[in-house]
Amino acid sequence: MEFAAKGFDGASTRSIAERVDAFQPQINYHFASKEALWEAAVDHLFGMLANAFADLPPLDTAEDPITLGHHVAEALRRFVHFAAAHPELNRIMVHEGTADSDRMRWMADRHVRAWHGNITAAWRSLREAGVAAPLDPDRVYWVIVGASSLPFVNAAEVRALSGDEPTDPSWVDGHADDIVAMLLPGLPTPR
Amino acid sequence: MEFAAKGFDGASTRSIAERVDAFQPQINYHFASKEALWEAAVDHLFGMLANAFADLPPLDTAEDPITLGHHVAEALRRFVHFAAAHPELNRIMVHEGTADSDRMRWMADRHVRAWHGNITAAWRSLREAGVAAPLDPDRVYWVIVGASSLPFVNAAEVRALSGDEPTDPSWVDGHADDIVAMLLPGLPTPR
DNA sequence: GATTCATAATATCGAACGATAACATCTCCG
DNA sequence: CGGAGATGTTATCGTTCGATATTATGAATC
Repeated sequence: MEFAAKGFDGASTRSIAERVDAFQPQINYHFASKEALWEAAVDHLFGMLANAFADLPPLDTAEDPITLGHHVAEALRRFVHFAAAHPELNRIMVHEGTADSDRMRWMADRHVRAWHGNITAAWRSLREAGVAAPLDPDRVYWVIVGASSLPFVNAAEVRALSGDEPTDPSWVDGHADDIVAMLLPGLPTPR
Repeated sequence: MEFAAKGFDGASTRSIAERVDAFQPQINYHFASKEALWEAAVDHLFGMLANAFADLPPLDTAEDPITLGHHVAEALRRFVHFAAAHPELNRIMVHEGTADSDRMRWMADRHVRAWHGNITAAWRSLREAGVAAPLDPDRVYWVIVGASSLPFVNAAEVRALSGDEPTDPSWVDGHADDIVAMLLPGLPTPR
């Protein structure tokens, strides 16, 4: 996706239109503006993210910690796989999160805040139970997102530096296993 | 920095010149092109990164694992502090790492490859000694960089979501401690 | 078949971009 | 003092941008 690859300013409505075999003015016809197109794209990506989690049990902090830990582990695996399959979302997030802007606040309020809150609350429970690595709940969201998504956000650099293909299913699975093992060392009976 | 905030395409030589109270053509006078200016900026940032590590012992894999572990721990803390003080470097890296381009390969070959190789090699030793978390050496670079730098790269979003100020010294120290504890759980006598 | 309306395609606008040419100013050395 | 070379400043070029006005097309309704 153009917004993910070049950022909002770097992406041109002409090249976006070209991708779908259309002419540039069609974008201002079907959407009000470039901003509105961007918002629709972000909504769509977060909708796909929600779909990827739709069949998982919610991260209920009233649950016993071991069960919650297994739910979080499965959610982490899902997130890693989603980041590998759709790196555009994390690219847009990291692009927009760098500066205070209307777009950043729109995205944070509309989409990110709920995920951030759920993860933070779940982590608080896991920490108290000693299942989770000793990370501050107010920081763990950033550790999870950063560690899980960077090799896919920067897949081109992974290929250039090591020759690995980070989208290979085995690479993705290995990364998901690594993330779970690192973040939930106290979780018994690996899955 | 303009390149870090908006990416290469989004940054304009006019606003860069304005920052230093100059006129836009001065950039093409003192540098050959916008590309050359970008390269000089990246060289400068990586130079500062190297300076931040100048007084540390090298990550010698022939060292005994516990000593090497303490050296890696100190290097991790330095990296977290550098990412907090100079988020521009990691912003540029994550911007440029998304797509295969001449700029990405220039940066990977000239600067990133050495760091990547050193970390990977050191991690291999630490893994064998059981000091490090069970992360694949070929992946740990991305986990370290992603987890360490994201809250500073996206500092604006951290503020918007939690109200925390990630550049507060106590926040940075806490994050560094979290990263070390998470990655090197087997390291005895926490400093 | 004529009318109507949603969408596609073209033309074009003003603004901003990187780059360069042209001109002004300053500094330094004789 | 005066000329030379480096640097500052202005003017402007061709291109690309997002947006909009205008015209063309096609499908549905009567």
